[in-house]
Amino acid sequence: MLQLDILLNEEQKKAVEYLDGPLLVLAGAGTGKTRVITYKIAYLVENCKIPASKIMAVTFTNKAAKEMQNRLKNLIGIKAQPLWAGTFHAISLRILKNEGHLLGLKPFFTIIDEEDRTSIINKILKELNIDKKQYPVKEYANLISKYKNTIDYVYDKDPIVSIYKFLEVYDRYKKYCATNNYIDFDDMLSLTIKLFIKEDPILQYCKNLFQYILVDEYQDTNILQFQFIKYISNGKNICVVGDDDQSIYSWRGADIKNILEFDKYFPETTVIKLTTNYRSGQKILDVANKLILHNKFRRGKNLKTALTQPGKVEVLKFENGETEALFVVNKTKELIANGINPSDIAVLYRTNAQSRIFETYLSNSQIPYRIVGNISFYQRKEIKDILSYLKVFDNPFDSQSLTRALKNPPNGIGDATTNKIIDNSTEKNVDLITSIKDIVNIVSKKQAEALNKFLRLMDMLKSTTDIAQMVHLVVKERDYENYLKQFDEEEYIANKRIYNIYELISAATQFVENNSDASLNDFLSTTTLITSTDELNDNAVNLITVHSAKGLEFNTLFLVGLEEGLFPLYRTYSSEQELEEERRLCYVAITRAKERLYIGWAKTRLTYGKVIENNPSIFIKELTSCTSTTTTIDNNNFRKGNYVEHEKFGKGVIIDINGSNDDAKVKIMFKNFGLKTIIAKFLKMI
DNA sequence: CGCACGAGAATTTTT
DNA sequence: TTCTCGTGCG
Repeated sequence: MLQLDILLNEEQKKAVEYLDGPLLVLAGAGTGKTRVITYKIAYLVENCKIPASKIMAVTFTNKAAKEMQNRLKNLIGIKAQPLWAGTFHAISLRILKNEGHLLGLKPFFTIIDEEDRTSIINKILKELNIDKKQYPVKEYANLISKYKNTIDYVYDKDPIVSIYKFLEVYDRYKKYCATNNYIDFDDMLSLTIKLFIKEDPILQYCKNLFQYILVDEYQDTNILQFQFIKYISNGKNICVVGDDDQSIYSWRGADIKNILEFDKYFPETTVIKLTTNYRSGQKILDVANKLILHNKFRRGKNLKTALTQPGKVEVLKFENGETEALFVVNKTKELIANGINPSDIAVLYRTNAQSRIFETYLSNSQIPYRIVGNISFYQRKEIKDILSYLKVFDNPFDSQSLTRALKNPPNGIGDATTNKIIDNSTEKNVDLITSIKDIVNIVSKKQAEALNKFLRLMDMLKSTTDIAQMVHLVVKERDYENYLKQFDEEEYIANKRIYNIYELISAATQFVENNSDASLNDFLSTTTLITSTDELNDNAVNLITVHSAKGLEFNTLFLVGLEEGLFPLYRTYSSEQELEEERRLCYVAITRAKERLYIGWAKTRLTYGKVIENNPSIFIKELTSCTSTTTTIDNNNFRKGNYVEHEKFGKGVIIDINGSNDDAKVKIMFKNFGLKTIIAKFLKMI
């Protein structure tokens, strides 16, 4: 039995123990949300004797699911294993894999990612002679995705979309997916709901199976996700946890109404608020509270810290983007010198593009950094190349993967030959491998040789069921390592890619170890679902967008680029709702900080190679009280060890500084001109 | 078929 | 500024 009294505070304990009906836990940032969910599951298993196999815990990311599993294992051991933990997508997929045949899905379907989807739509636009400049691919892709996340879609009603030839495009896309045996990201969820609607026995089975349902980050669920839980819960056995002030995904279809009006859909709902914060100093919370007070669409709450240290908030005005980066680097150096771990420091920005300047400055100063949630491991070219072979092998109707596999590494096969194969396969209604066998006889000798080689590889893959072995086989047979060595301009890039391939092999090995009865198809779908690298917590400064910082916390936080037009972004001015979402986003950012929070904005910034003038973000005014001040950081805030550039003398490193500001005398060791003393205003930071 | 070059666009956020 | 896409040549 769990001793909840010593492990949880009053509010948390109440949330864990409440089982008499639908429960909405409004958990502010840092109030122990994850703790409540984990303990609630442990409580259900240990105290209420509900087997973990009958509990569904929905998380926002795969990583969060994994973390929850680990924590739970520590609490209740092996009994935690059979828990259904994962994102809506992952859980739906599991259901679809078992029951998808009822919707006409072949068992070895392939999940396509954004890149595949774009390339398919691109093809279709070409076929239909639609001008891409006038009607961008992205627009069609977004609209298809939006449609698939509506009730209309699950009830097979036609989309109501006014864009040029949308129906034709959609229709062809649908057919393309059918012939290639594809489902896309959105299908995982919407097809599962279709299944619930069409196949009552399945729905009943699931309803029975899940005795308790928990949903984390509930503020970011969309309409279909709400439908999903409505279908499988019996209206009682459900607990959702979230924070309306942290809803930041409406652009992806998340509906804040889900959390604001939860009790309307589930009338018996009990609401428990968690407002005791264990993360941030009170000064930081004050700023956050003050900011979010400007939002109208919210339930309303005020966070109070349980910590004794008040923390520190500074608002800083910079001359330009470079000064901002320079400040961050210098401060970071100082903190690291004082014993703070680089991994406890984070730079948060609104758009990905802002990361570059920090990368440059940090690496110039030899401070280790990592970019969180950038390109996922499985999105990398070398990984996609290798996997494309396995994908065709697994699903011989997958023409996207075939195209990629035949082209990479280059071996004399291009679009012309590939299209022959695909067309022939459609015509004769045979799979692509069979089609290659036909085509071999009608192409030139060079092409035929390459195709035969490909066929032999496909044959060889049959010799093993070990996924790691398969990857190894592809790499070896295609001489992929040498290809990388030859074609990457820089050696270290090639080496990195080769290293990634070894990583893939070990990922495959690990997957098989953890899922002994899993198939190649299971492995491939898992790789498509994983989005950001679960890099080990190597000791590096974190560069991260505010969106992907959700759920994380850092001792010291630099929130940068708080300028009108950047944060909030220009396009959000038009509607009150969108501006409120930007404000929530800013709130999320602030509440990541534990001890020190630096909020910065730059008067000018280089955008597309042009200098742009800026005004401070409205949020700065909103979060600043009359007492706090903005510090202006001077342009030439040089420190020893900084790298600088001089018009005549080129690049060098600062050895010593005398005086301050623009007229300081700076001693520099230039790369090509040796030691010189220069007035600061003639130097540029690099 | 595959590469090289030049024009032109491009920045929200991601399961 | 940096990347993507299309064109044209070998």
